Amino acid sequence: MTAKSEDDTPPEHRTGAQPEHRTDPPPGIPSPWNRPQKRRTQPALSRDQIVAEASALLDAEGIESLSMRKLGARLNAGATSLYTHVANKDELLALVVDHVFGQLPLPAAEGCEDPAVWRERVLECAEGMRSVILRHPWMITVFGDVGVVYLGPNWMRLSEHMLTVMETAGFGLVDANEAMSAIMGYTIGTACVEAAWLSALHKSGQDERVWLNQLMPAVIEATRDYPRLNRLYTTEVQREVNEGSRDSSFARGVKVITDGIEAHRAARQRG
Amino acid sequence: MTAKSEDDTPPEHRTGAQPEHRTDPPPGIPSPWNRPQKRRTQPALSRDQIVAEASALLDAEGIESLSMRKLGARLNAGATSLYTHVANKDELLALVVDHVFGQLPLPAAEGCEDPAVWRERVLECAEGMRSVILRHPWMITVFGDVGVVYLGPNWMRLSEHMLTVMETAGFGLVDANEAMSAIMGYTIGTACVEAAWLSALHKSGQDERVWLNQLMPAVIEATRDYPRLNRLYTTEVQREVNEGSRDSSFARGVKVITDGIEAHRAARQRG
DNA sequence: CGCTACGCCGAACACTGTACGGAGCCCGAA
DNA sequence: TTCGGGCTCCGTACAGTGTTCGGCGTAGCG
Repeated sequence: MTAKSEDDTPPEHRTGAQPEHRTDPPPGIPSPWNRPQKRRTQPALSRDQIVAEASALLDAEGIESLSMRKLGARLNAGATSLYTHVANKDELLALVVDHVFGQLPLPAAEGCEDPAVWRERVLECAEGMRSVILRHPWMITVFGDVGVVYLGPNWMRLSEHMLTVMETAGFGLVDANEAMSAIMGYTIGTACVEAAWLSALHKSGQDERVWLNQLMPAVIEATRDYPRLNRLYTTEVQREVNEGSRDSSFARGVKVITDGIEAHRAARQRG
Repeated sequence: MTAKSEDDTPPEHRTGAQPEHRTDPPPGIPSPWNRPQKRRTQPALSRDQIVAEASALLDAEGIESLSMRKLGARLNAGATSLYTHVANKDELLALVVDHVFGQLPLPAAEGCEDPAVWRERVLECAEGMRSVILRHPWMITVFGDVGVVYLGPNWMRLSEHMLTVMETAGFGLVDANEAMSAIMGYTIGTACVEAAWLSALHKSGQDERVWLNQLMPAVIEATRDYPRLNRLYTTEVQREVNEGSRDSSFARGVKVITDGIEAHRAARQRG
């Protein structure tokens, strides 16, 4: 998005909107007079714009290809211009992560008194989180580096809604929090492992099946002393890749956890 | 560890072991003759040495302070010397992660036919993993970036042992794998979130309680629109920090998952 | 003795995040 | 109208990064 400008005008100030030219000589040959008078009507850059473009760049080229200079260039701006809208590269990354989480639908609390319903809602929510992380594998790196992402507004909104779901389901706030942490922990951790593979895959620039075949000798060598892993990798992983069965495996995992939570509650109410 | 050498000998070749001096003039005043003849008896650097020192440096200063030059200096070596033992910085990081995981005790399979026993073993294993990650918070960054860590020998040995535990407990290989993935996913994810806080805390260089108090206004501001989160942060988090109740919360999470796994199996055997 | 192989490293390259100071522009006050 | 302050943008510069390359000194072998 936001393609580089075609004309080679020197890096003078650009307008944020359409260049409304002021002086009148006939256009055609470029000259100091026909060049539209660049006038800054409103700030050319905005934080939202920067964050959106950073997200696009991260998706396209991965996290180690994101530099302030490159990002600036994609916005037709200098690298250091970004610092008037964003304090840090770290702050930028935190903003981008929260921005991405803003795309997730929020779970609704209505009907969650029914144990089957809240479990379904939580499952949907977890699946959404996972798919977002897998679509943007660079996120986990930021998770670990920049602890403040958990204070972002979108993250908090999502958390609040999940808590509401659990409270509606009949859990106390503390229990609701623990349940939510369990689900989110499982989701982030699983997605982390998967995203690591996706990043490596992306870096190799090959199709998943081809890449796996290339990697296979190393895997077999690595699992030489470990029969169970060997069996798993030589049969199961192939199946996963071919059938895309990771999704259902993840869903089963979430179900195990939510069932466990429900069972614990039942046991405590009985005891 | 491996303190910088005290003497200011120019960067000539060092020996890996004690400098066995060859020529004989009386020691005392430094001179070209009493300076021990540096002779390379065996390679001065080894991959293990490099990995160990990198781990120490990471623990001391965090991941963004690890540079090849600094690491080389701590080993009394040039930065580029490391590249004869290690292909990449990425490869180095993968090696370090696996090295750290090598310190974990392996779960034993004996007695795991008893459902109570395997759950206990798995819990111990998960707690070990979590505590290792919390002691080395930089690990999660590597998890996300370098997908190949999951092929390291120590990681694989641990996985194999967990699979053995689950098979002994009566699970088929595929089910055992899914169960293990669930546990490990939960562990990594939870530890990831916690480690992010620890990293930020470490970066601030303050005591946890002081830091939290400083952060509190921002937190209250951020949770203004979210009553549940607000209540949670203003009461619960304080309690967690003061009582260190995160450990037990994690253990409860693992128990929920293992119970869920056991229940699922029982249900399937019945059905 | 010479020769090759290996481990080490200084210099160099391309690139990074970001501090600083200045330049252009807007708006409101005098 | 002129002036001044404030906001945005950016060229330059600095200290550092990972990694490549060529060369050097030593060790072991013939």
